[in-house]
Amino acid sequence: MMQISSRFTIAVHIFTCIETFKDQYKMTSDFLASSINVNPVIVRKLLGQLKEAGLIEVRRGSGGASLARPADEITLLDIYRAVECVGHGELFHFHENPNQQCPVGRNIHSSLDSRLDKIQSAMENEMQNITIAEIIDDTKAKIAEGN
Amino acid sequence: MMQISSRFTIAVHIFTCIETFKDQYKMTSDFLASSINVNPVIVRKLLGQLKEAGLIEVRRGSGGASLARPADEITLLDIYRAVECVGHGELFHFHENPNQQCPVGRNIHSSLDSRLDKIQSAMENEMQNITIAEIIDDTKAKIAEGN
DNA sequence: ATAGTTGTAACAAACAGAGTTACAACAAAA
DNA sequence: TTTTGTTGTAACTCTGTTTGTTACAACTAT
Repeated sequence: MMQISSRFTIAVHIFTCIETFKDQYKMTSDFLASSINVNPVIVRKLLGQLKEAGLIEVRRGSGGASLARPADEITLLDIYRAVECVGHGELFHFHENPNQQCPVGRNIHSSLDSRLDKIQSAMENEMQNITIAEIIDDTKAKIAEGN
Repeated sequence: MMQISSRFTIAVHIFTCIETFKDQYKMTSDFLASSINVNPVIVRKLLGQLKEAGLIEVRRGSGGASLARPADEITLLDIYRAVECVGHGELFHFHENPNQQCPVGRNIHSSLDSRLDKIQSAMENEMQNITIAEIIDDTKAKIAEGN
């Protein structure tokens, strides 16, 4: 039943809000939380991670968040890594202690690791090819159409 | 910290054992469990899922498991799906209730879904291109080299 | 019958995700 | 300088999943 944490889609939602509403409203954690429909503290934790990754700027005290660089220079991979949806950058959890006395047990790791890396890379390459600008533009277009 | 369950790598380990040792030993859940170094019940549950997916055959009573079709016709995607590492076939967990009153909240899903599908497909395509025959051959080669 | 095995239920422990309250630190405006 | 609104963060609960464990009925071949 394992899935990549909703922190990832929430983070994308945050970016989309910031760019869509930046000229109208101050992008506080309360505003974002109400659009996403989660607790403001969840948003503040994510803002902290996105800020630490250098993707956004957050103004303490006065409040509000904004992008640290143009939306077409921020990819889904940047966000994915920033919010640490996967531990140690390893997508697959390898069983820890295969029996080293068994010929298969002591070789399975080196036989499998390179393939798991390839799978993970395929996924991350695809993420790197998608910028949040695309998603923001898409959303703005839908809003302009009256949706 | 989220990672794909070790059930997946354990399942690959199972296949590798079965094909490597099939002429020497009976592949019981106890044998497999000792190579993997987990409880035999874990193995039996996985064997049940792999059997239900039509990938292996398990002999009740007399004991032992074997492949249901040639190793080069079983892909990592087959195994991945069989052991249900991801819920509902959805890799990403979308936040459930974005605010429908917010223009971004009510459009984010349709803007993001197609991209998430592309990412998941990239990963699954890569999995489909890797057969367990590759991993088994690799492991056998390492054993033959004295590892 | 017996012995060895699978299938499965029932449970416990450890951990992670998600949500909540509370409050100190901070910055701008009154 | 006080007030107000906000961020940053600690501490906690709740819930669900993974993983591990014991126990035993169902089954098959010897």
